Amino acid sequence: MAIGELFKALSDDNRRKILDLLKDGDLTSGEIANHFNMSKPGISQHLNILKNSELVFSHKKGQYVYYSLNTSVVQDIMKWAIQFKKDKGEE
Amino acid sequence: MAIGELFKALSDDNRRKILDLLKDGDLTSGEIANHFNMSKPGISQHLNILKNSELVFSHKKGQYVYYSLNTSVVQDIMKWAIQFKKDKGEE
DNA sequence: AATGTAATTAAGTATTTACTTAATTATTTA
DNA sequence: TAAATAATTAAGTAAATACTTAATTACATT
Repeated sequence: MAIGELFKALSDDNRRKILDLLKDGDLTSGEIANHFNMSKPGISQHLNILKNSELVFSHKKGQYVYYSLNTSVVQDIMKWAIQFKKDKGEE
Repeated sequence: MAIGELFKALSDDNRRKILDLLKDGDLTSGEIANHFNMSKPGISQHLNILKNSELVFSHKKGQYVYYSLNTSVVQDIMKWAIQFKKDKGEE
């Protein structure tokens, strides 16, 4: 997974809000859209970016598509951040 | 500090490379530029974005401007990431 | 099968981003 | 004080981004 893509996905306020919503449990595309003052296609596009960066999973159930958080990818960010606290080289 | 700005600053490959270089110690604007196949003004602009997001500090010494890493801001990212591992609400 | 609902894809657009070269500012040194 | 060096600011541009509305696809219901 490209850390750059991950940061890019996380740089958008609306996408981070989507992730926050999903912390409380899975939601359908439409339920997510209801929390925003934005068109449904707009939300779909954000969801696609989150899916591509593996920050969320999706599974279809009937005509609905449920989205869920993938917390394991958040670990990658942690790993990236941690190197700045550790790797002080040979001082 | 706006976490969105922070992620935006980190979403660029060249900016992350600058931070990696600074892990080994402070560098001048010109020394940083030497590691890139990019114009000096281009690097200056990246440094300005990193400074605005407080990921780096700068101090002038004579005609040189030294840049240094601000690891404390990386903490903010950790804090953001951690909530996804903890806050599982009332399950 | 026809109609309605959920979601996405397609196409177009205004804004933002990451560069470039040219010009300017600040500092050192001959 | 004039010339050289370090760095930034200014101005312009191609590409990327975040939206929009219209069209399409998939499934459910009558």
